[in-house]
Amino acid sequence: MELSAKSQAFVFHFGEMGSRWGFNRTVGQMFALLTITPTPLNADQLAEALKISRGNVSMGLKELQSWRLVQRQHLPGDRKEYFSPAGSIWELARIVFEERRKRELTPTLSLLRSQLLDAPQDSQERHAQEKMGEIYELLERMDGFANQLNELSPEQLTTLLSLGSGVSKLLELKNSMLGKNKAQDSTAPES
Amino acid sequence: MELSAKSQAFVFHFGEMGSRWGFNRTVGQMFALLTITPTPLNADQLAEALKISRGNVSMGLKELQSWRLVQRQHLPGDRKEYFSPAGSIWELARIVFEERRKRELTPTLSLLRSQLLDAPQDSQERHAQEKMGEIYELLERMDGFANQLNELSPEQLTTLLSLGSGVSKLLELKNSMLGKNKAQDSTAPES
DNA sequence: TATAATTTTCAGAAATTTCTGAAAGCTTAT
DNA sequence: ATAAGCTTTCAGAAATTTCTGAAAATTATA
Repeated sequence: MELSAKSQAFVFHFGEMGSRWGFNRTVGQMFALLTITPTPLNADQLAEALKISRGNVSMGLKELQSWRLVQRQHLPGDRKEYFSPAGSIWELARIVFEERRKRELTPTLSLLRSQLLDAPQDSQERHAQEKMGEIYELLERMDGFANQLNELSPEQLTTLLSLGSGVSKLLELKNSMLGKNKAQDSTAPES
Repeated sequence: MELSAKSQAFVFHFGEMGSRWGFNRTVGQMFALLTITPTPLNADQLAEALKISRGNVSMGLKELQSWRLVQRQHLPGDRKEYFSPAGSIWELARIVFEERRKRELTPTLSLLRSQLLDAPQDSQERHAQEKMGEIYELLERMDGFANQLNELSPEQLTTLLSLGSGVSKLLELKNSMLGKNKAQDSTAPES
């Protein structure tokens, strides 16, 4: 299979960006190629188009499946396995977002939780633990917010992402609705 | 300088997570150490505490400065340069968030923009470009939303992050306020 | 201005990650 | 059961990233 110049540029770019998004070059390329190709592809086609080894494709597909980004399917009269993206662009983005939340936030939250359990022994430790507490609080909120975003319907998500400068207006709206008197916001920052 | 067991666990963990957050192990460790240490540290202290070479510390500090995460300062009667975090945890998080937006979104947006400029030559290319268009639309919205978040005041940000399940309620509120008839929402999606 | 203190640089070493290809393992068809 | 077609595995090779340490550059002091 031949890649047009444009497709190639896109695929290569995704390969380069891949590492920033959490997977390696060839996995990024594979995902990009599957995304812009109208039909499902099998492992041999991927290997040929990307000029990488069959074994590498196998590992890459495994990785993409562990991210739940691709789906396997069989084509009638063909014993090979074919692969295509596991959903719309929006669904895929949501999956990547969620997967990254898990990988980037959860482990640190769990470490910090355990660190904060037992009491500091000296003033050095007290200060360190104070900072860890601040980080924990922040990360936990980010985590909760990310979870919220993931639970929004596609429409709601679209609305939110399209708010533009409306985000701060929306917050004002909220304040005016609920009234400033409700001051006991237990989650407010202390800084 | 000796690290307590707890501090060491934290510093090492940040080293491991570092790569997921965009910097390498020792840079992550340096940042963690500077964050939980009450006083500024110089390069030699960092090298000794983390048991890494002086040259590595120099490069790491350069990296942290390029992220604008640390600030240099001089202590009276000492020619060495001392370093400490460039702000509160919240400010630092905002900087990391913004820096990652730049590194993870901007390059792809710019590639896609140029790819979408000239017309597809055949049906393969047409399909590929359609997908690229969808990705572009999505990334641009995420980018705009991220920018919005970055412009919120600390209080607004706290409010938003603390909304919890209120996010979707807030969106309903917005809809009910504006009414579904007010269709000329300039920031609405075009899909 | 010379010298001592400190930081930066960067070539090569070490560590880590990614990739290949041949062999082993499945699955389906005969 | 055997073979053919396809997929996975994994040891070692290749590529990439990170780290070291000595030398060069910079900055401050005498």
